[in-house]
Amino acid sequence: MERKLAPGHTLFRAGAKTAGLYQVISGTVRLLRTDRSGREAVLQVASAGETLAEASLFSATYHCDAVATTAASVHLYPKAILLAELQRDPTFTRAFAAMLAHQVMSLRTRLERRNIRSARDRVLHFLAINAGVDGRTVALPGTLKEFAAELGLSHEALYRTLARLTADGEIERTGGVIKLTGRRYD
Amino acid sequence: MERKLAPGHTLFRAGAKTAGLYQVISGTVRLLRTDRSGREAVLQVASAGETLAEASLFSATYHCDAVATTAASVHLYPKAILLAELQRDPTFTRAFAAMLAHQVMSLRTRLERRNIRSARDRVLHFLAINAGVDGRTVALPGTLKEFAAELGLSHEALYRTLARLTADGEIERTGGVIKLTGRRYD
DNA sequence: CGAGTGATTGACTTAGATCAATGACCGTGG
DNA sequence: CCACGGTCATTGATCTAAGTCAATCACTCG
Repeated sequence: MERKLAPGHTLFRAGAKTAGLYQVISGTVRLLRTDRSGREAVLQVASAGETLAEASLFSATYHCDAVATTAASVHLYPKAILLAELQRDPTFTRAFAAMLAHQVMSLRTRLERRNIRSARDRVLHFLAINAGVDGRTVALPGTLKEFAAELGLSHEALYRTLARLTADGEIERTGGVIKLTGRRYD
Repeated sequence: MERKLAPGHTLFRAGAKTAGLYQVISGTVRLLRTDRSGREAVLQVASAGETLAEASLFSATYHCDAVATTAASVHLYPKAILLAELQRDPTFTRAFAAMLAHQVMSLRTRLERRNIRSARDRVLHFLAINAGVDGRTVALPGTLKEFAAELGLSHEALYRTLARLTADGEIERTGGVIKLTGRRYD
């Protein structure tokens, strides 16, 4: 069940009856809570591939607004069907719970990373955790700007940090791939 | 099933067979991944009440180490029992999935907050989202130092920010309670 | 009554944000 | 086929908010 959204268009509003689980196909949707004073607080920014408002599955009404930031399309997995499936099919249940558990783990790791003040250590934290099987190489997911956003750094700060790490011989860069090369890695 | 840990003691190691889900009763336990070079990267710091390594339920072995930071005690919910329960009892399943979904939501919100650079706006983001039913008052969970850590600020920065918000008439403080008082809230 | 911790404020420093400019690359429309 | 607008990658200069160090006061606990 697909739905197209124009930029600025609302997918759902706080108080509305929950329809189900959304997945963003393209564009980005943000979840906002608007307080009495009209100030908006962002709860989540969901981009292509990401899933939206899982908790609404277990609630009768939404507790925030969802608004398309850009033109976007979303896929709806209807609540009734999902919940019925959870009742019926233990395999599905297991997969669903596993998916949520992995999200929790990933989010906790990313949050933990934000507790690291230094840009250098933040980058190294990411690299250490996302190193491939060889424990040494990381393929960057998207652009460096996206990487900077993931790390919570300005892109300039990231460029400089990477440059310094390269100069210090800690890493080597080849296109979108970073290789850890400190003496400690031998 | 309770287990006591001396400070520095290991609860489990990467590669070991997964026993189940742990909940921290007292003290704090940290999850670490240690890379080839011996550098440690923290994945999670779990304090009293928090739950540990949910994703391990769906994996045969642990992918990180768990070490007690302080003296700690943990409760083990054995994997086999939990998984069997998930197969058998749809009500339990639903509750479990709902718990995970709420964690995901909460973590996403906290991560989103860390994208806010300004200490002032970070505090206001927290207050807006955690305001009680009246939309105006927030009871702080623990000490201000803990609050500062939650926000990713030094405690000094938090004190100053709160002082400034108070001076600006944006908030009022009464012990552990903060009340939003901007003109916008009337 | 000290020892330990939280709350608070002052002084100083710095890492990273911000503003700005440049070159490379890419798709696209004439 | 090429010029143009857009975005990414990169580097320089500058500024400032927040981190760090330090000191004080209030409390609590054994």
